[in-house]
Amino acid sequence: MNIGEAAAASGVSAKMIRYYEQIGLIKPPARTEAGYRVYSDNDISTLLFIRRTRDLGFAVEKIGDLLTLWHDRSRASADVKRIALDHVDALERKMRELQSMADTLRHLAQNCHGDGRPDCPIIEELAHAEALPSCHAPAPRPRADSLQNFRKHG
Amino acid sequence: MNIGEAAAASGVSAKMIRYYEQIGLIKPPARTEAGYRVYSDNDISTLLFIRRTRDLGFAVEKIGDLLTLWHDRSRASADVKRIALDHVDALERKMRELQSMADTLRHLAQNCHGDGRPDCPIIEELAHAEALPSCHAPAPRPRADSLQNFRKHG
DNA sequence: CTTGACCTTCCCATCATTGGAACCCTTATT
DNA sequence: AATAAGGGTTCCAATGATGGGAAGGTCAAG
Repeated sequence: MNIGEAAAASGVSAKMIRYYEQIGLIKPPARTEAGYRVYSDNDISTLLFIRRTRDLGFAVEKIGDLLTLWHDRSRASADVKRIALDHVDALERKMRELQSMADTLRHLAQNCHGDGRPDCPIIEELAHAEALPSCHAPAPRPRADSLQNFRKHG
Repeated sequence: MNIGEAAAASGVSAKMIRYYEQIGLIKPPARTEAGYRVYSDNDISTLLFIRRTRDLGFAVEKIGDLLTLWHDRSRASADVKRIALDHVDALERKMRELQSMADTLRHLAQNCHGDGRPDCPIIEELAHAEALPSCHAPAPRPRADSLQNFRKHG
């Protein structure tokens, strides 16, 4: 199986397969005499595992941890569970953050006529608000997004 | 007002102020003879506007659109409202996506003992699932994250 | 007149992913 | 056998928003 077939079989693009190899997430596969990468069924399983965890929003580093645990027959299921639930926490934090933004925006938009006239409370608030309704956070400047790695490209 | 004071007054870091200038989001300010940037109260208002929209998760490009509308006295409030509600839609789509990930993960974690033994249905599912529960999406390969620009760093 | 805190520009790193150029290999058709 | 199409290979660059840091200039207080 060459890289194109592996990509089709796993749903991970050839580009990303090479990238995962480069950063050490997967082992360099065998090569043909011409230098083509050759993937086994086992490799495809790994790629499928990676795609699934990635679809769940795990950062590549965490995927590496999960791969290690997968191959560690003496793992403690508690370790896996902790990674999973930590990620659930992160997802929920992110959701709350987005929820807060959406609530504020909906609130602002509520009083906007949305017609041809220039009067617009949304712009007014953005321009003059001492603090936007959403800004009830305690820390002085807890930048909107404190989370990374929820995967950007698709 | 030099860049440090402007940063303190607006909550936008000096680094970002220079960056916003570089990408054309804000106009190059006046300079002292020594080359220091000098900001007016008006400039600070703009930076505050930017910070607020940024805190609401708008991409820099949209912030540019909003700045233009802000300064356009003949704007239609409908234009502002559309940008706002489009963004609410995007936020909600993103939230649903994260919700789906979290639901799947919680479901997987539910049946995991989370003790010292290696048996782990989370790993099992990730390794062997034909399709994970969350993968009930219609399109053949709608990569997890179809949204960008929800601001990564803080 | 020195010290320290600021400013300037420039480059680099992040994270996951895509795009493209330049070049080599394989396969199928003429 | 020659050729064209469609892969593979490597390397480099860009994305978006941000932080980090180096090298060097400037300003204000001591």
